[in-house]
Amino acid sequence: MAKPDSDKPTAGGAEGGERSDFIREAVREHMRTGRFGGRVQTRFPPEPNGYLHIGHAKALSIDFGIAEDFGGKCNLRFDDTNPVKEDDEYVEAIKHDVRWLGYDWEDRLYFGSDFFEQMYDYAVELIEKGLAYIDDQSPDQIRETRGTLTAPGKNSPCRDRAPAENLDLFKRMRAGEFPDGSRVLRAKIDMAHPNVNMRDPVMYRILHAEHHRTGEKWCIYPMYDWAHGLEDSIEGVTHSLCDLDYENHRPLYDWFIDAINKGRPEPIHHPQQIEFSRLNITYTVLSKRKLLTLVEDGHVTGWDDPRMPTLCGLRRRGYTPEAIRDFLKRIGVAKYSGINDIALLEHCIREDLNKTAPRVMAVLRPLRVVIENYPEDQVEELDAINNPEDLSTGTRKVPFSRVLYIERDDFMEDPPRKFFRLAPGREVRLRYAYYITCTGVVKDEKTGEIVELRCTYDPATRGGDAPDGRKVKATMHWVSASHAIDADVRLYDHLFTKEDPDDTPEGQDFTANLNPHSLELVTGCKLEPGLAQAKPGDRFQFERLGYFCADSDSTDERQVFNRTVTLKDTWAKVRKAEK
RNA sequence: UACCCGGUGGUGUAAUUGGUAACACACCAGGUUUUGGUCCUGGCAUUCCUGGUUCAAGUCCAGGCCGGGUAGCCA
Repeated sequence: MAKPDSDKPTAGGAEGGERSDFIREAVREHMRTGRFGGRVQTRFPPEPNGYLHIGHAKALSIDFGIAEDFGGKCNLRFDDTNPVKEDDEYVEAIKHDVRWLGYDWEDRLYFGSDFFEQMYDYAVELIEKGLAYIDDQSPDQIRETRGTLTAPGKNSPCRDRAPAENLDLFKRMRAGEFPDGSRVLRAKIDMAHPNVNMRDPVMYRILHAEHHRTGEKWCIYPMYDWAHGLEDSIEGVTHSLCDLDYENHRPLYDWFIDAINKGRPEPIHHPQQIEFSRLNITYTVLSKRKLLTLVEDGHVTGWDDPRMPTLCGLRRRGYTPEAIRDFLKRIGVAKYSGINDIALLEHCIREDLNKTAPRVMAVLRPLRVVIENYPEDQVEELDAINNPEDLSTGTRKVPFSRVLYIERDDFMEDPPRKFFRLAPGREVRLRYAYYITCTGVVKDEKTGEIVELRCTYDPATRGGDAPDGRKVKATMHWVSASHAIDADVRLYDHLFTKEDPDDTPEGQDFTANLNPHSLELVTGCKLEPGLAQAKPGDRFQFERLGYFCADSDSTDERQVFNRTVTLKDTWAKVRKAEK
C-alpha cells in the first residue's frame, strides 16, 4: 500500500484535518493541484545510533500526523549508512519507543541499507554521465580545497578523470582493493558554489567495517547526502519532512535526483523536502552529543534517567504518550527557531494525569501525630474517593488509628499570616477522616527538633464534615503509622538551572549549568497500605504533592516512586513572593 | 565580509490569504472547593523599523535592523 504507483487519491481526512501550519498548507496545495497524484507518503528516518528523545517525537508527530491527516502512510526507515556508529540494539529501542508513543508503521519498515545496491547503480549512472568522479586526495586535502564560507574552493586534480577510469576505480573501491580513506566518489558540481554543500560533495567513502545488517558485504558506504534523497525516492515518499538543518542540503538532493534523471527514459520519483524548526525546550538540552555527555560523564544514571528528555527517560518519569503528543500538538510547526516553555509540557502531563491518576495519600517527610482522645486499639476503615475527576473509579478504604503521620511541612509552631495548616491550638481536617486540633508539641530535648504532635479529634466529624457547620482552613493528607508502608521517593527538578543551558560564562560548557538539586532522594516515606500493590510504571497522584510513578527499582520491602511533576502550588508561590 | 532561512504579547502558535489581532501556556487579581489541586471569572500586543501601494496592510512592494543555520570521508 502507498507504494509509488498506488496513486489513488486518499480518502477521508484528505482535507488535512483542522490543524493549520505551513507544511499542511503546502500538502493541501499539492493535493489540490494533483502534484503527487493525490498521494501523501511520509517517513520517519532515524539513525540507529542512539535513543529517541522528545525532539524526535516532534518529527514523529509531524511525519505520522500529516500522513494521517491526508489519508496517507508513514514509513519507519532506519538511516543506516554509517556502520561504525550504528547498532541493532538501537533499532529495537527505537521501534519500541515509536510504538509506545502510539505510532504504527504497519508493514512499512525499511533500512537505508536495503537500497545499497540500487544506490550503487545510480552512482554508476552518474559516473557514466560524467557527473561524478573518483578523487584520490586525502581527507585533509579535500577539506583544504573546499574553500571557506566566503572563499571558493579549488578543483581536485582528479576532477577531469575519464568516465571509464572513474568507473574502473569505483568498481575496484567496491571490490576492496583500496584502504580506508584513500579514495572517494565525488559529485562533479561546482567548487565555487556559494552553497558549500554543492562543492563536489563526497558520495561514497571506503570503510572496511562490519555493518549491522549487511555484514561484510560492503566496504564502501554512501554518504547521508547521497543516500537520503534516494531512499525517499525509492520508497515513493512524497513529502520528505525534516528539520531546518537540512535546508541548505535540499538543492543538493534535488541536484542528485535531476542528475540521475538526466537522459533517463524512466525518471525516478522526486520527493519534495520541507523543513521545519527543531524542538527546543527551556531548562533542557536536546542534542545527541550533549545527552551523550550527560550519560558518559555520569551526570545522570543513564539514557533512561527520569531527568532525561529521552522517551525512555520520560516514560520512567511517568509521562504518558498522550501528554507528550498533546504537547507536540500544542507547540505547532513553524520555521522560526524559538524555545518552548517546559511549563507547557508540565501542564500537559498534569492535565492528563488529573483525569486518569488514582489519588492516594503519601507522607514524604513524616511527623508523628498522636490523637490523645482516640482509643488505643481502635482502627477504622474510612472511605476515600479514588478520583474526584472520575467518580466511576469508586472509593477505597484507608485505615485510621491513634498514631498517624502527617507531612512535616503541614505544621508550623509559629505560623506566618497566610499559613492555613496545622499549628498549636489550631483545628484542621484530615482528609476523609476527622477534624483534629493540635494540643501539644513534643521536642527532642537536645536538638529542639519537633518529634511529635499531640492532638485531639472530634468524633462528630467522621468523614470530614462538621455537623455544626464549622469550617477549617486546611485539609491535610495523612497515613496511619502502624499500617503505612515504607518507600523511597525521588523528587526531580529541572536538569539545568538556566532556561538556556548553553548560556554560560566564557570557557565553560552547558554542564556548568547543571542543577545540583535536580534529584532529591527522600527516604523513609510512609504510604497508605494499598500502594504495596503498585507495579512499576503505575501512576498516582499523591494528594497535595504531585504525580508519582512506581519505579522498577522497587523491591518487596521498599517501593520506589519517581515524581513526575508537582501539583501546582500556590502556597509555594506565596512563600516565594514573601521572600 | 558568502549563501540559506526567519522576525506577531513573557513563551509557542493563529488570523476566512488585503477587511481591523485569536488560542494555549506563563504571570497577576478574584470566585468555588474535604487536595493552597481541579474548575470558573477577569486582566495582560498599536504584529522589528522606515517608506510605498490601497478605501483598507500582520498579510503586498522597497530599503534597513536584528536573530538562527552552513566550511565531516557524521546524520
